[in-house]
Amino acid sequence: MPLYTAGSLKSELNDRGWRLTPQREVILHVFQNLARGKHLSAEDLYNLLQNEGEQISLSTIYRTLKLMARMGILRELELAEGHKHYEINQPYPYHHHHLICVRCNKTIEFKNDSILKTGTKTAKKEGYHLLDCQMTIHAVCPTCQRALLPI
Amino acid sequence: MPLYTAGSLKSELNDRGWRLTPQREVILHVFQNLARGKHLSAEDLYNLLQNEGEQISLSTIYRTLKLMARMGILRELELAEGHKHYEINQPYPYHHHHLICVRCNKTIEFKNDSILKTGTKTAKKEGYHLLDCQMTIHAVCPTCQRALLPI
DNA sequence: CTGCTTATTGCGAATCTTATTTAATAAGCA
DNA sequence: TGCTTATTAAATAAGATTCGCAATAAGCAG
Repeated sequence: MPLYTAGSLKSELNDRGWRLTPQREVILHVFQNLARGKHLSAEDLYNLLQNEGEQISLSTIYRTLKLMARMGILRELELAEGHKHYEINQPYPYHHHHLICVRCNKTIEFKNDSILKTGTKTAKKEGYHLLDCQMTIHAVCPTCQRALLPI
Repeated sequence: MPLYTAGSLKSELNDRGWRLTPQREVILHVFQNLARGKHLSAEDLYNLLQNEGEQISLSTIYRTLKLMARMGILRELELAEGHKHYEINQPYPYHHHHLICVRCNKTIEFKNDSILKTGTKTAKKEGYHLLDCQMTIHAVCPTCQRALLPI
């Protein structure tokens, strides 16, 4: 899980016959400058770019997010909102995980070094090239436990 | 993560003012009798029931799957197909996790006792009531590493 | 630097999954 | 046994993501 610059992104793309476009560069830049713990949906990213005066189509955003997740640059998070979120994929010691309330969708980040170790070991054992490893805990938060009415 | 019978499901539902319907009973039964390691999408379950002559609408299936996941009866898995899969939520020592190839979507199940312990501890520390904890590894399988062409 | 090949973009339409609305039904309780 | 209201089926809608295609432009060869 290396950290990318525009240059290293370009060479990794070109090595595979792909191209570095201004759109891809801009999107990488957004994620690299995102506050720690923040993650964006495709729609979020689209709006954010609109507000900055950057005109990138939703199609391109979806394509780029998927591409970068498959390259290991971004992590694809399945939180509780019904659509995917993305964040930059950083190695130890920034690597973290999510605790989600299934009722109110509140999400807490937590760290645990042994998880990444387990992921690395498991992938290696099977001959897989590791891109990302996530632990997701589904639970009911204290507030929703007390308000025991809704689903 | 207790194991449910139709009876215990009924009392847990009734305690909250909800009802045990034949549809819910049938769906629980399907998951309880599923071979270990098998998981179903809403569509899968719908087709399976159709073939058995059970007529349960897709709406009801979606509602029931979500309900049972929120009760902790089922695990909601986000594998690579673009839609959710469900399986019965079994405690140690049947608790397991998934290693997914992001290119061909091949999925391998693996076990690791310490993950469930970490999940339990983390949820407890935050005062959350644990329903499920999953580790998901995104990686590239040996076959797709060799065929280095597609995304 | 210039031109060529083809990956990539933007747009609109299509698709796929999931949620919602509504009238009819039936579970659970008194 | 009857009443209240949660639940169902069916149709419709909503939301997220993908696809097809023509126009554009990145990267390579000369």
